[in-house]
Amino acid sequence: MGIAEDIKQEKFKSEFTKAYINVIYTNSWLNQGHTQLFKSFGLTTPQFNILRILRGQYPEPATVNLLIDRMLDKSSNASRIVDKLEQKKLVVRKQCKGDRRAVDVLISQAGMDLLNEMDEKMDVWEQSNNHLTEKEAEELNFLLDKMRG
Amino acid sequence: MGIAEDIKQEKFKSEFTKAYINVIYTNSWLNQGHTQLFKSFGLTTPQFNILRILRGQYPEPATVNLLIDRMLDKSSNASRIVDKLEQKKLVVRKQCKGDRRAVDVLISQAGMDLLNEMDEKMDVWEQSNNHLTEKEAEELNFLLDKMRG
DNA sequence: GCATTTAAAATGTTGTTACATTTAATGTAT
DNA sequence: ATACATTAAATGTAACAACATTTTAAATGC
Repeated sequence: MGIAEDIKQEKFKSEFTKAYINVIYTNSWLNQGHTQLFKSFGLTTPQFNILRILRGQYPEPATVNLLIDRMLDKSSNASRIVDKLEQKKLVVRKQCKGDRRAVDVLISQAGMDLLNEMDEKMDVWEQSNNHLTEKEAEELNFLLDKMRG
Repeated sequence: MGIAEDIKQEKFKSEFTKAYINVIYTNSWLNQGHTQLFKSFGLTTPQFNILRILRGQYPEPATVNLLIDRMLDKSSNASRIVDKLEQKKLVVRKQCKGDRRAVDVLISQAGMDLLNEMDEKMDVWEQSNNHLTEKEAEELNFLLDKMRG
């Protein structure tokens, strides 16, 4: 059981290397689940993440820069992701008052509704895919934080 | 310190949710480092991964199917990644004897040399980016394995 | 043996990502 | 005030990924 069996590799250079690989593999595992879920709501993972950031900001808007700053994967395409969300009427874009270079992005009611609907499914997915106790999850968070230094 | 500060989100729905996000964020952090490193050797991350699988198989060849099976991210583009590696003369493709549908892919000497050269840099990178003790790395591996069930 | 199904790899297509450049607005120095 | 640098966002382009389809070979059923 474990990563060694999953990727059919018995030996690793070190326990650290194994942990690196394990993070990548676990991310991939998570991502597959999430992608499927999001797809059934017509969203991609980056679109979902941006929408969630916007909900976190609500009722304040967010500039594109702020979105880039908070995105988990720091792709520089925030602007185009917002395009997609705007096309789907899940967000609204308007010029920022204080700085006319910047753009205020705000989640729409439709966006809110969609996210709330998705929350339930996410809960179900997470609960049926989680095998850690609360304490273990805490410990995992501690170790991942420490890994990044 | 930790993920909450990094992504400027104080509250999480649960410790599990936080762990999920932490895995994604840590993967992204790892990936950024690796991508930079691989790039300086003219490789992308998937190309590096496939090359490493081929080294693991050496002197046996691997079919494309076997590569897909062992890839960490299970993208279905193994065939085209092998194209790129072949163009760079890092691997050799030839028809599989036993099954003429299949293709044997074998790492070339140039591929071996490149990987060995990269190993050193990888070691340096990992050592200067690792903040876990051996025991902690083991514990992290245990928890990630458990997370996937 | 011949038709049908399954399998392995390659290819076509479409959308996305990464990276560089551009456009427009703001800040700064003289 | 004007020139120059900086910043925010958008856009152009090339590489890449995801997904479906095609091609060729092998296995299976009759």
